[in-house]
Amino acid sequence: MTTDSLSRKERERLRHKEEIVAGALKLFSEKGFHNVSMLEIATVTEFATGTLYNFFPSKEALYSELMLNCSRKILALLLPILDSSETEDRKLRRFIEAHRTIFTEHMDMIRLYLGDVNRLSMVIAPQLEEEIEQIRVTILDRLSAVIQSGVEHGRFRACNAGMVALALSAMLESLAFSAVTYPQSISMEQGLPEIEAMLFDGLRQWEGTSHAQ
Amino acid sequence: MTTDSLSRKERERLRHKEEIVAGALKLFSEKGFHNVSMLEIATVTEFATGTLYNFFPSKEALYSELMLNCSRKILALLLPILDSSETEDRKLRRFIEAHRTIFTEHMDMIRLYLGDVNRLSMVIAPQLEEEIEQIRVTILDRLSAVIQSGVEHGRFRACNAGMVALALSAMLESLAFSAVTYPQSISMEQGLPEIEAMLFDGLRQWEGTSHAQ
Amino acid sequence: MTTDSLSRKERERLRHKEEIVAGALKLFSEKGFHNVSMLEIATVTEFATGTLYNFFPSKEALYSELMLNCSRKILALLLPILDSSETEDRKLRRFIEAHRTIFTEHMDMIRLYLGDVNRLSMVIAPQLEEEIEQIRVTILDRLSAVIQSGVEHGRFRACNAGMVALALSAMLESLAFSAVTYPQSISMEQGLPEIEAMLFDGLRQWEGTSHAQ
Amino acid sequence: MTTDSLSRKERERLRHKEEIVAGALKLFSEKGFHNVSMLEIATVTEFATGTLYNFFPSKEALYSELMLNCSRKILALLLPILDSSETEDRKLRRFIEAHRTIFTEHMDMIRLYLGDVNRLSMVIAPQLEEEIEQIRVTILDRLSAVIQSGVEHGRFRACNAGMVALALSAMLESLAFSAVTYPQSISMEQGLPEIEAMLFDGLRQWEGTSHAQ
DNA sequence: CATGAATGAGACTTCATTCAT
DNA sequence: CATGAATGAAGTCTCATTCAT
Repeated sequence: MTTDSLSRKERERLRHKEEIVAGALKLFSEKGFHNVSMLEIATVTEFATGTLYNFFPSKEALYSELMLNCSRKILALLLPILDSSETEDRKLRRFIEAHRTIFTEHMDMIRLYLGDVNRLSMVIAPQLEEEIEQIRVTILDRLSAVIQSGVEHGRFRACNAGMVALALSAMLESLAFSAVTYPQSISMEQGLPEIEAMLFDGLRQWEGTSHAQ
Repeated sequence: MTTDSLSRKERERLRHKEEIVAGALKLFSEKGFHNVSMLEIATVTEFATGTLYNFFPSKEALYSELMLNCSRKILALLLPILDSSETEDRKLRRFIEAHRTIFTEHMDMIRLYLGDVNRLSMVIAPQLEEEIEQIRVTILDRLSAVIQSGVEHGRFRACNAGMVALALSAMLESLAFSAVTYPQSISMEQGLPEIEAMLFDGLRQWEGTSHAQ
Repeated sequence: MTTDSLSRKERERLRHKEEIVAGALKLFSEKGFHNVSMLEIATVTEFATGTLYNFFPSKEALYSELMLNCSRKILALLLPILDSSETEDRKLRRFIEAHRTIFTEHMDMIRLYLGDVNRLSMVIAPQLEEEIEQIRVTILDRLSAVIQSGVEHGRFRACNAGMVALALSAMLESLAFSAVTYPQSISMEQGLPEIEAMLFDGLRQWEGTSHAQ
Repeated sequence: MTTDSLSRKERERLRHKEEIVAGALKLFSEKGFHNVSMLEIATVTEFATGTLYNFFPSKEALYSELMLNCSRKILALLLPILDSSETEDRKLRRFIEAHRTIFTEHMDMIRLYLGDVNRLSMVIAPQLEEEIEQIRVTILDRLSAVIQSGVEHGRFRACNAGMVALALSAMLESLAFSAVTYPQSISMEQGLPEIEAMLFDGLRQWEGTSHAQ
């Protein structure tokens, strides 16, 4: 009973924290860090401003936790795919396909991640960069390794795997961002097959010469 | 003489405005819109804050003009290439090559353009979106048209030209951004050929099947 | 049994209150009224903040009670000495000596009393001033009376007893404060005899001239 | 003319700063650091809150400058007296007398100095402590040196000069504070002669025994 | 009585903007 | 046009206090 009571309080507290995180994510992803005030977050989450500070020591801490959450979730989704024991071909197709899921289920997260990750975090919370960057680098490294492996097994043409990974990542991020920003003219449905095609045609090993000019 | 005097005054005024724009560009590109104060801009340009308001009605207007300047310069550089009367193949190679120039000569501009263009302008100055977006769309449309033309002339395989354009644009922007952010590990020199290769291999028309899964 | 139960409860309640008072005294004396939060007091006393409000209606009330406690204890220590039936000389020596005890046993009290007594109480709890001030005045009056009595009995030279009392009090308080603040360079051991000497030399009746310039 | 114009602006700015300092001194001396808000200071000085920050980077900086000003003024008043080439006797009498001037001309300063000097500065601006403490120590040292010199020249009885200096300082400060706090019952006029008497009687060298117990 | 999450008034501070000179 | 002191709205954050459990 005591356990239940404590548990209920703890559960409630956790729920409140999640409500704050959810409200903040929505606002930050829509308007960016500097254009959202703590009062605004408090209002949409139906708490008092002071309450926010019972969960997060500062606005920047709240933002940081949000960014970390997003990055971690994406990492948890993509890493297993790249680390699985399938052919490189299959891994890449699933990697690309996974972006469809991320997009459809975590639109705010994407918007936050793609919107502020590059510039803002550096200025606002330099130390935040560490883990965020770590995660980005991890994904790119794995992606690069998979491509390199394909090359070494003679399945892909010779290429700079790191650059191809960066290019693939860029295409996917850009597609996701465009689809969020202009949903009526750009869609993941159209874009993903095209990216897939471009990647695999670009990497395909064929008998002729390499990409001569 | 009055004409001369006015002319000199006008020239001086123009010079002052350009100094302000230059200082603001540097600061905004380094720190982002919200992390630069008008006092800061005034200090580096050696004017008083009030003087800035003789040239720009607001901080946002100054920022908007900056963004427009950048976008226009890029447009002026890229559009002639895409509109020239060369083969599609040659146009694309020159289009890609042009990014090298943009990067090496206008680093601040790139940083500003790629950093804030997506999110911030919407919030800060919604009406700014209009022309900026117009320019982006124009470039993408032209790029798309060139690709589509190549397809219709049988030089490229069938593809969704708009998506390929978006993908190419994304790769180039991402490469530029990475090269600015991590200059010691990512360089345009390495990246551009790889992008070129990927694009042309992806578009190459060959006798065999299309990119079947 | 009910009586016993209530009594136990009451004793417990009293004990809790004393714990709170003790913790608050320590914190207030170290950091001053405004630099101690109720949460801090709650933490060191291992209660919840709400619990503090079951014993004291406000932070100021807690502070006031503390001040009164200190003042009353000091009064209870000093008054019997001044009211005893000894010679004025002996009374004053014991009065001075008593400050050694106060110092060694109630350092926190001293720090609180000397630190905030003058300014803060006026602002925080004007009505607190009443009894605190009453206590100060009581001590000074009795001290003054003792000196005046000594003068009237021809044991001390003619003087303004009130001023001498004030001076003695000032010297003792200042010594105590200095001994608390710079314990390595100022000690009660050194200071008390010096004060005693100065007082009695100053008051000594001798045949020669008075303190003419 | 340009000189005049600049000079006028500078003079005006200086005047404004002095107005702020004066208003802040009055408020701080009456209510203490924590019980005065920047808005309050802005209101009494008839400026906007932001204006205060054009003169002082923070509330604490404003307070610190105030404290330093007071301390320095008092130092500038007292030090020349103690450093003059008169007899120790004469120096001490003038030192005591100087407090009458300090009192009559700088009542707020006294209240600020005596009220907050002990506790607050430590908490608020530890580095402020340095110069303030330096000043206190300087005065006490010089005072102590004068007394010691008197002892060595056989003009005063043997005594612990440091303790006597502390005692004299305590009496003077306490008198000043009391005269400020209870002006109707305590006055410098009454008190200063009494302190002088006590000091010189306490220090007087006479043929008889020393202060035997 | 004990708890501690929630509250919200109020404090400090910033900075885009104005305007008298 | 240039200046920069003054402005004050708005933002972040603190903390004494309340109240449902």
